[in-house]
Amino acid sequence: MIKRRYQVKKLLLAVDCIIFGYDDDGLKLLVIERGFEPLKGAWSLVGGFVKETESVEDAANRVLHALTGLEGVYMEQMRVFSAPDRDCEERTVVVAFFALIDIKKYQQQISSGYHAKWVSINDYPELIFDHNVMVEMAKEQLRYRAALHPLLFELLPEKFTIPQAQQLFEELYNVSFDPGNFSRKLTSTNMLIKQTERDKLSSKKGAFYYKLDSKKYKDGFSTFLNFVYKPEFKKKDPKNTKTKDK
Amino acid sequence: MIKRRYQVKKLLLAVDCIIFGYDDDGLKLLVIERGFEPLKGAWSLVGGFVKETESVEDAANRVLHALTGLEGVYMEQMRVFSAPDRDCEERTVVVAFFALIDIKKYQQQISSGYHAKWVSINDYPELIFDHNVMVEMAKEQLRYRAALHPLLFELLPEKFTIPQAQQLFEELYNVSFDPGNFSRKLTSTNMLIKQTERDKLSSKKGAFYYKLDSKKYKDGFSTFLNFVYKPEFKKKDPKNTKTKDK
DNA sequence: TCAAAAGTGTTATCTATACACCCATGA
DNA sequence: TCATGGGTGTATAGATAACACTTTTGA
Repeated sequence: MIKRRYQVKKLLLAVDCIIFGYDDDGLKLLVIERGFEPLKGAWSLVGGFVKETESVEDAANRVLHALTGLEGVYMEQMRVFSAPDRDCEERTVVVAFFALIDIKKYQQQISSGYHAKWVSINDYPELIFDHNVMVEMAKEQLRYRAALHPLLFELLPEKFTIPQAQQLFEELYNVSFDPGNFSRKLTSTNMLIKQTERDKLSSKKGAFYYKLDSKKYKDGFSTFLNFVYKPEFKKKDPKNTKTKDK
Repeated sequence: MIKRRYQVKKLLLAVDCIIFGYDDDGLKLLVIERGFEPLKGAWSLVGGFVKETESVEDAANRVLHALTGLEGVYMEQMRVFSAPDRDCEERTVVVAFFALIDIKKYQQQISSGYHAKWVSINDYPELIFDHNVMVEMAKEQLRYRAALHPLLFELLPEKFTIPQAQQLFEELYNVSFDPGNFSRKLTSTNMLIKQTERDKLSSKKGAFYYKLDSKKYKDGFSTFLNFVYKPEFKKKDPKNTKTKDK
């Protein structure tokens, strides 16, 4: 039966952002040191309460902006966490978002003044409440979405190389791709514009830089693109141990 | 900056269920006549407020059970709607769920006592607040999820035929599939157990009934299955007008 | 000149699709 | 026996994956 309004207790609504970042060092998660009681000093996700005049999206963007100085970041609503006992004090329901950013681009903002740090997504500290669960779910969600849509470009710099993208995919899915096939796969999306310069830092020959073709990117975003090879993935470690001499 | 708790206004939290149903007549949406002010008598989604002691999932299940007498229904969290002005009175944030049921199975419960009715998903009445937007999003979400996972079996009876499943897919995606290929596609998932009886109602030859192999179904649920042909879909209407004589 | 990464060429294999055709049966 | 789906067979096109091989250049 439907409850009338006046019978209903109100509760607190919050947002938490699972912020993924990437640099040459790998996939990272942004965590902050909590500045107030309860659990002051513990590590947590970036989050805050939703104001009366804003949507949860607005709130998530506001919170993110307050921390990173950053706007226009890629962000998706992920899921609501609402177990009655999830918080330690008052009943708080939280909407989790995941965000993707290029770490280098916002290094300054993040490091200055805030008690925030990047940690490896495979080895991050114990977080408050159910934040660890949220992070694991967000990783799943990122894998899910990035397998079908060109999400991961949001983690790369404006100009990036294909081997760089390959590294990112390989880390996220813990697989290894054939460089030749991977290169063709990405270029065949027609979402990339080849630059004239090469990145000469990571190899002798150097890999061409690419930029996103933002129109093609937007158009192709929602169509299924199968960014990850589907059949059995090659596991990262067991290097092909086939007979080389046919 | 993080807001302290005591600074934050509380708000109402509700759930709304976009309930999709299927019978021989097609894909339907369940709507109810609102029984209280404001907007008494208008059509709306099934919904209600979240209690202090329950999660949003619990609330959605409770609301659905209250309406249909039904438990164990397939249900997914879809999205939070939280525009400050989305409701007409007090600030209410709603978590939308979509649910899938076989209409015939629960015909009794729904028709008796409740002001609920099934309407076509392509032609449903004006709903209150932002419920129309929710429905459209839920249709999108259903298409998205059902293209990759064996979701749609939740809409079919326990024993169903492959042509029946084909009809359902064709309606959801507004395409037409080759019956032979579709049959192979479904059976090749190994999720179906062929029954010995045929359905003799819809054709002379009769199509075999199948049941879900619940173990295989669960196992295969989260792996990408590509249930819908990806390349350009054949549109429903323009019947193949190729030269028949090669 | 050598090693190593980038990325193209080539081929085998697998999947998707179209469509012929056989099957079962009620009328 | 004929018309109507149901469903199998099969041939072709297209995608995927494996891997040889060429290119480039710093050391």
